[in-house]
Amino acid sequence: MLTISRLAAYAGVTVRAVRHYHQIGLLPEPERDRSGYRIYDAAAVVRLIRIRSLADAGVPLARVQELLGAGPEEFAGGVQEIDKDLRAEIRRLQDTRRRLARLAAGEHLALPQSVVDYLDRLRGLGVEERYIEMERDAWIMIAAQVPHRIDAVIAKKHEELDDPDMVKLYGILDEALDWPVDDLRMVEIADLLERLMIRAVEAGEVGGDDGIDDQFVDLLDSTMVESSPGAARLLAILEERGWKGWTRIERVPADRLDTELPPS
Amino acid sequence: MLTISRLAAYAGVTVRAVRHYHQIGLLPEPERDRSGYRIYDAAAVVRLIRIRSLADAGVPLARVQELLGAGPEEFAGGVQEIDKDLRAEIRRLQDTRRRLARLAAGEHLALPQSVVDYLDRLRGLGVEERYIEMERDAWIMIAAQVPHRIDAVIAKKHEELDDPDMVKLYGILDEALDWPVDDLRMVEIADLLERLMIRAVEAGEVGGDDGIDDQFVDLLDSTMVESSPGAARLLAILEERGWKGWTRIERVPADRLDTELPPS
DNA sequence: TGGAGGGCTGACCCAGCGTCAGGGTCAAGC
DNA sequence: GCTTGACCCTGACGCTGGGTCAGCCCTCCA
Repeated sequence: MLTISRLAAYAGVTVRAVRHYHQIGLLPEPERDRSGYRIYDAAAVVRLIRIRSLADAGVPLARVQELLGAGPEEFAGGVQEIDKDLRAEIRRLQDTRRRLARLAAGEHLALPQSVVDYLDRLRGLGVEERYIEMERDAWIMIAAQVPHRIDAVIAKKHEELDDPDMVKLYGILDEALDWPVDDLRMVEIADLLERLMIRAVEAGEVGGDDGIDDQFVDLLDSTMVESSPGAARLLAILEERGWKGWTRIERVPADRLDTELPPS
Repeated sequence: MLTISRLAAYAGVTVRAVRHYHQIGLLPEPERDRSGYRIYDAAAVVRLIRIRSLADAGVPLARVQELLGAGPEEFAGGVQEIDKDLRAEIRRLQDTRRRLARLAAGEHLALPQSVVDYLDRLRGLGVEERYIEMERDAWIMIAAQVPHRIDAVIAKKHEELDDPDMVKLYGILDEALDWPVDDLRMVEIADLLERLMIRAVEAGEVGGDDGIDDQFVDLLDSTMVESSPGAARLLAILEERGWKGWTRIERVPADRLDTELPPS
């Protein structure tokens, strides 16, 4: 009487969808005629239409079955739950749009505004773009590590930049990285750096817990070291003088300096 | 140095996601150590973080690659297009929510309000629930067939119910369907029906194009016939008197009555 | 008798991973 | 030297809701 394509047409769905519903047990498989064709009756049309009206209303197919067989209050409860899911999904998408808008506005990928401003300040000091990109990548990682504290960290960096020595350092550092490792000016830079560090230690600005794990600090440092031979040289000089690290600089106490040397 | 799980942790993704990005070419496969483990560097962390910030902003992974490599204006264009998609998706979901709310409000699955009202009127006339369910199923199918005209069709049905004979018919029909087929009262019902039909024909209410295809009418009729032996009997009596169908009743002209008999 | 227009099953495809299964590797403790 | 537990590897299936072949069968009409 009623073939699958007519059934599908009456209910406004595709033949493939009907077969899919059979497969997942949503619509019972009907009788077959002698050549194996499925033959339907009006009840199938009605059930199919009801399935569609639930599905069109956003009910996942997996839940359609229970809702079709449910009494009024179960039905209302189920519908409410589905509506909750829909609301959550909409909120998620709106959130996503907001993030996307921020992305479009600033084109600053993965960086909060404060960091972008900081990098702009470096640019304003005449620091080369190549070096700024290195800084930027490091900040991308740091911001991902401690997003809640990134603004505070950046604020501290801004304070550091109020020191003329720090400005001088940045102004010279990007060139210095390309100098030959035995360039004598490297020692001058190390002196400059050491002065800054000593002042920081005296101001009690060193040693606090910054919430960044040690391995991560190592990663940042090694990136720095690998970026150029000059950088490695600089760190080596400082290490001889009892300073360790770059991202998080620490004073190595004199007595530990010896014990940490590898046993020869 | 950097294993896959640490890389994933730094970027805030799962290990599986990282491998997935390798698979789809979004993140280049890094070197391996001698036991086949992937080893990453800081650049991978940065790239992964950028991938995630785009993906979190709703950019499909398939488009992340182009956007990462795009200049500012391509980037802006791409972002705008993605935002358009997001808006469309949100509208779709909100539409879905509206439909769901209507479903919840009336619990009338797949039926417009006009039909629900009509069924309520029948209920008010004392028609049995069992019969009303049959009607309802038929209306579900009709409403799916001609959704734009369902209200007009129902309005006509309401007019018919203003006729006391029609009320009488409905009041008795549901019981009648259970009577034995040779019950003499069946003929009375047929008389009643015929009177109504003649009046309808005289009022010119028969024969107009109702926009429902013939096969569909046959389906509705056969459902009616199969519902009970009484129904079949009733239709048979009327057919003898020159009336055809139920859903869409037609007068069969006397001269065609003979020619339509099967050649014996 | 052949072609058109159904119908049938089985299988792959989309996104973005989650989650086994069935291994190998590495560092630490006994 | 052996075990244990934590990682790592690849490969494959699963989810949603069907779309889209492919290859074959069935029926009807000219």
